[in-house]
Amino acid sequence: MRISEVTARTGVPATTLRYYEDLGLITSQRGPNGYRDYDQTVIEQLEFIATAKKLDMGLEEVRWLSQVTSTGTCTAVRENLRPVLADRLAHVEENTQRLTRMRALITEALDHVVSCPDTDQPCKSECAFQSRG
Amino acid sequence: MRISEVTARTGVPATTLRYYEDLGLITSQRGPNGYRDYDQTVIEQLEFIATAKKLDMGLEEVRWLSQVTSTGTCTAVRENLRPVLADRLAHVEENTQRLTRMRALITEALDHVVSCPDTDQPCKSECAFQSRG
DNA sequence: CTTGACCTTCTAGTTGACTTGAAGGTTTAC
DNA sequence: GTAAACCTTCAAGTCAACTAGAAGGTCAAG
Repeated sequence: MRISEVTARTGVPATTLRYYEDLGLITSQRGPNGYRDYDQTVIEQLEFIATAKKLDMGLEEVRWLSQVTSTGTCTAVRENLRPVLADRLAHVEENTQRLTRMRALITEALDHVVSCPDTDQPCKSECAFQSRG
Repeated sequence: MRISEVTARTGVPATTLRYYEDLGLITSQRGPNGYRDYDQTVIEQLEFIATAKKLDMGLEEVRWLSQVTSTGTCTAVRENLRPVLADRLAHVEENTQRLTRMRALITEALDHVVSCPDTDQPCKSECAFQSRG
């Protein structure tokens, strides 16, 4: 798979893919012409990176994580990975709660916004976004 | 409430609070000495900002959102807000799914990491993180 | 056999979100 | 009454994560 196809499938710009490779987050083979050749797993890797970013991991932390899991001994992996995993799990829980609240807030606001009768008046009713933003 | 108390309650540094105020994301009264005086709602506003950032909104977008909802006519609010809300709702759904998958991945990896028997060998079993990162 | 769409490396610039530092006024504790 | 611990503004610096530009190689179509 050439770089443009990865871009087409994932939406991640080619420049960003090269940047990620420089950082050691993803890898690629090279064709005889020097063009990058990606296999399918890159799609999953990019998905993983995207999720990791949602959990406030930096790219360096993502790199470290894959480094440790792919090269370390089992004990080392266990020692290094456990605290990170526990921490990220807590983060997942927190974010899920946050998103649940946000979801309620948004649907509430959508309901209001759709049904609000006034036209030329300032929107005075307590819109969910208004009271928070 | 003085700025240090907001910091103590939310963990948001005082410098960041001033920065947010410069951008028009939060507001404050001033005491006779010129010190900022925050009311309780700032806590919720900061919570909102934190959540908005999880949804990949920039601070400028957050500002625009509160601007529109607090000053526009009802029609304007409706027209401006509806597409944003719909978009963010989709984002919430996507992120929730993403986090759910991540949660499964992490607990799976935790299980493996805790029970892996080898010590000095490279961890060869298919660790959830390994296959993705 | 050239035109246009790809691809390469390299360096440098941009953006958003802070963060730090200087210079100074105010309040609290001893 | 003075030192420590607050607070103020303003300008400048930092950092991660891209992003753009230059200079050039590769390849399929007409």
